[in-house]
Amino acid sequence: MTDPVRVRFAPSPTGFLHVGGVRTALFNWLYARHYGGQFILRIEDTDASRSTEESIEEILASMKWLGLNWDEGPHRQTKRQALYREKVDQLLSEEKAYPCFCTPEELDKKREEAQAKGLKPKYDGTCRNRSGATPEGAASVVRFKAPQEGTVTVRDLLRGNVVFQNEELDDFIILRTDGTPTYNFVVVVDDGDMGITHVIRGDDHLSNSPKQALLYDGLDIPRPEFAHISMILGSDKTRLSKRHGATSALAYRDMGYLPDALVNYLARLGWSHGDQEIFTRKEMIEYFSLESVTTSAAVFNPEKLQWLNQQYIQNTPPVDLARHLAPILVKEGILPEGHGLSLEEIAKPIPSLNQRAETLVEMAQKSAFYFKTELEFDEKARSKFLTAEIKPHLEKIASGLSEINVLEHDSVETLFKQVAEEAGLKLGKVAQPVRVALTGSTTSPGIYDVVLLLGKDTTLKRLSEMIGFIKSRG
RNA sequence: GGCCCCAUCGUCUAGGGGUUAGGACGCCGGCCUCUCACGCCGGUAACAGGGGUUCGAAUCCCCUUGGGGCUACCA
Repeated sequence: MTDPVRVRFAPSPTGFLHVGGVRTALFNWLYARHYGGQFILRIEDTDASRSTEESIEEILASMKWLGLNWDEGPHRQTKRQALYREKVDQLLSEEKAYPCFCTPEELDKKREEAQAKGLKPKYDGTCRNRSGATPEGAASVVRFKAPQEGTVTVRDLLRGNVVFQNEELDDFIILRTDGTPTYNFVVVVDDGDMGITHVIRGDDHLSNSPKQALLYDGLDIPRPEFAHISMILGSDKTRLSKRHGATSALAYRDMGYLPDALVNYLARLGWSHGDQEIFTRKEMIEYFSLESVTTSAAVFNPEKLQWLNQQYIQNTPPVDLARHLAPILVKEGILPEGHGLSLEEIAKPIPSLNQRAETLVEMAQKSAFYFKTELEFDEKARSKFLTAEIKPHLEKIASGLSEINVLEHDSVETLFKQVAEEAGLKLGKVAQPVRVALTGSTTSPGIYDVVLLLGKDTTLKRLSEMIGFIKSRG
């Protein structure tokens, strides 16, 4: 019987949650859900100068928006200081760590000198070998006493055994002058204390693993399994950053992406299941395994994300989509704040728009003709299509529509075809002016759908306004 | 610089000794059509280079090259 899986996502709150972090969170989440284990959220806020409450809020909001629900936490490292102190003391008393009185200035100097001589810029061990009385009142840090020879082997589920020479490592700091512990130390203490069984994290941590492995051994904590997933790169194959466009999870929400689309996209970066591109969460959870995760870095491709988003927009039930669309309609100024419309009402135009939008922002903009009472006209389109020649046909459409009791797709279509035929015009010659009159634009859903969506009253009102406009223009 | 990781179309990937090297995004054609789209059909395009191992390497090994990461009193 194996232990139940316990994995964690441990972001540092020094900024927004970026898509690389989301992918790490996602892989952990999928792993936990696949094995029926626990997914723990831990905030790594040991760097007091860079951590902010706003970042924590944004991380939590991002996780919620993405639907990456956690079973435990969020734990805050700042609230666990006593435990870290206890573990530092343990190492100190076992002489596996020692106080160091070297100042940052001295260390910088030594580092520079070593580099100038072409030597490794590692701690020279001055205080490791120090004997005699401790300097009175001098500030000190605590360093871990790392082995100076031999090797550490880190077992990685994705990469096999990775061997590091101990001489590459140095006596790294585990407790700062101000008494706060450093990253490499707290991860180990926390992962041990929280019973983490699998550490799934970014590739950038692989080089930290030997230090942490040594710490596990020093603290007599069994090592967890490690799996270092590759990183996400920008189009120029450098580390993904703002230069490459949006990297914050919530920015994608604001640009009109669906959380399911982002999750699906990120899952397929480094993971695959045959030729399948689109997965429900259930399928992802069922199929996910580390065996099907790739180890090479992946380039973030916005076009494919957009395509996936489009797929999700097409296939999400209108009312569900409306929930995500509503705030965007307000943000785009298409609906006023406090509009009071129900999701069902907002969902109305979605069936005619979900084949023509790649993002919800785009969908919102294209739905303006439906939601706004005052149409905004594309001036060029209006002068091109709404001419004196077309006026009689518009009038015929208007009177034809007013005679139909209940508007239906077929009856509207019949009317339009009839008017066009009698005028000896192609359907488009009639439909396009009507489109501009009803939507203000040359592009819109099918013209019959537009008529049905607007309803008889609004349609007739807009047609007569347009007829008036043509008259007034002479 | 040192150490570590990685390497199939432009991008994400399938493929793990014998394949016409498959799919997806993008791009380019065509069809459909009341606009814009959707959809459908077709096309373009890859095993980084060099050595081995083997009857046979995209696949296994080594080197080179390229990319990434780490090398902090950041995480």
